[in-house]
Amino acid sequence: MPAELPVPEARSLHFIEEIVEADRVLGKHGGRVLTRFPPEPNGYLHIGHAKSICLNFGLANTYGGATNLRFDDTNPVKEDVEYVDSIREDVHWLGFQWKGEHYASDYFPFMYDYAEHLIQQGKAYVCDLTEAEIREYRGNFHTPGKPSPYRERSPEENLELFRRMKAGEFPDGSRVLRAKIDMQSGNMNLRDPLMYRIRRAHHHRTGDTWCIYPMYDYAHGVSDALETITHSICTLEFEDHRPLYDWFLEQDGEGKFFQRPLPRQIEFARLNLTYTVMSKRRLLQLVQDGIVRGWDDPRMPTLCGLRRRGYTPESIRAFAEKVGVAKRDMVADAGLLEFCIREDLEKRAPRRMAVLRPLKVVITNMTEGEAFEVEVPNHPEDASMGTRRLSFTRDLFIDQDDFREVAPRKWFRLAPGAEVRLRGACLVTCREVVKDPAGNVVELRCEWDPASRGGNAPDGRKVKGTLHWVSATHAVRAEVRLYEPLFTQEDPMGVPEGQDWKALLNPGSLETLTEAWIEPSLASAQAGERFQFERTGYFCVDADSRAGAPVFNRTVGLKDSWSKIEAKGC
RNA sequence: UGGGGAGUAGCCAAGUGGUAAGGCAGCAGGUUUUGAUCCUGCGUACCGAGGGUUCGAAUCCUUCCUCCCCAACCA
Repeated sequence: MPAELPVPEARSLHFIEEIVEADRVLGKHGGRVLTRFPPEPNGYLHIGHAKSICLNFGLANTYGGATNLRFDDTNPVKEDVEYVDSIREDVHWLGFQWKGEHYASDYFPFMYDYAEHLIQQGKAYVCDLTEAEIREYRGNFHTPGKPSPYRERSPEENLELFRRMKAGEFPDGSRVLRAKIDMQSGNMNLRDPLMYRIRRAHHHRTGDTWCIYPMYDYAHGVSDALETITHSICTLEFEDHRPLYDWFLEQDGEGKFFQRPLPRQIEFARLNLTYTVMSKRRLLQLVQDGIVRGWDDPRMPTLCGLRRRGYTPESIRAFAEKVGVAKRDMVADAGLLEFCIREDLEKRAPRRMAVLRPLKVVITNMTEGEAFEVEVPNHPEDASMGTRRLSFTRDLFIDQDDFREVAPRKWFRLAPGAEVRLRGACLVTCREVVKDPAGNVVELRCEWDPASRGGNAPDGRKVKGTLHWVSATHAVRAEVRLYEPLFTQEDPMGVPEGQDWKALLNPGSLETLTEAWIEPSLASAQAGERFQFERTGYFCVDADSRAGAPVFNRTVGLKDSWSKIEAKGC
């Protein structure tokens, strides 16, 4: 029937797409595809979630389906609306529109009814064991569990007890509802897992309506089935929960509760990134310990952090596409993420000039106050981005990195006696180096070639080096924040036993430059605007910017082959 | 020592019995008023290891090894 299956462009299918296509060929779900992204609103989304979001929405997109956003809010003590809002914002920012917005808590009444059904079928029972006793009765990997003494209570008694649990007649933690499955199972999840616990906590949506709350394993599959999700995608650690996922839904023998076919859980490998941590617990620690400034610190792998850093949604989607989908535990190279943002910004970021660490240059054959204008393209390969005019004056700033008193081999930049091009302006030759009493180079006195206006000498002589510059009389001072990885080791979690993972923190992950000079047009840039500062990298205006006090974040540097050459040559 | 997964180049990842795609990284060139971009070329990957089946195996069988997950009233 499905004559033509849409195939993702120029790429082989990953295993989940193959499953979806096989289902479509069989006509399962009538060819329908409905996925869901089910975050628990207890933290901020990070790049790992982005992989899952792209997978779920991407699948729906390529097969003409849809994706629901569902908040998995079954544990009121951990969850909060603050997170609901940030999650909605982040998913939208990534570029996705969900079909239904749901909350597991919306299904609490239904879940309660279905639980009664399980009780009536003799598939669930109220257990009075304490938390410690339950753990003890459950056994461990080596010894099978033993049945709870309450396991054989009659459906009538269970029903009455469960109703009284719901009615608030018992104290928190005094009883639970358990599924009656198999205490001998090698799969610990099947040793009569908990379905409900008593917990008098205020829920961000249901308030104080309930004092019993369902557990993940019970709530998740039921929620999926209610929404008629076709493919329920989750990460590898839920693999051995799948029999439980299926079990709960299959107890609806006559099909009174759920539409068939039932959803299918499929697991894939979560994303890990080198030089960072991804778990909510770790990220929270970084925030709480003040190691970063907050969840949106540009060094954080959170979506709000990446956004503030200057990453585009497109680059993150491209990254998710490039890392692939499979079942092997994987650690993606942080360099791939950098590649993705450079690839995107290379095309769309207007070029500007900014001097990060200023070194004063005086053009000796110009007079103070003398100036001429030059027209500089905003993108070397995209004329549609236009040009801008810059004033060239006697006093300039160039970057300290672009001058060496003794030039190493293959040095194309400025050095005593050397000639370089100042981008878009002219050729200059360094005639004199001025030092302070301590011997630091504080000023360069250069001579410009008036015949080279625009950047080329009429005699055709070749000048290898081109430097960015800024007019000292027109430039605006700015703060620039440079970022390096948060950790010094690829796998911060791979610390030796007993050692603190925080010992691997990179003390130089943030460097703040307070005396950068930017070309005037940059002073009015709005927070979030992105530029390429020629020769130094891609930058984004930070939200901390104020009128007259712009702040830029370096999203990522440009590839730097000179540093490699120098490293090899010396 | 129980259950569930996974092992293909530094990092990802195709491949589903016919003789190892692609991307990132790296290396070497070329172009270039960003040492950027762009373009070109470059990897015997003993396909975790050993046996076996087969004319032929990364793909099938078998034994073994390694790594990851599971013993929250977390998700």
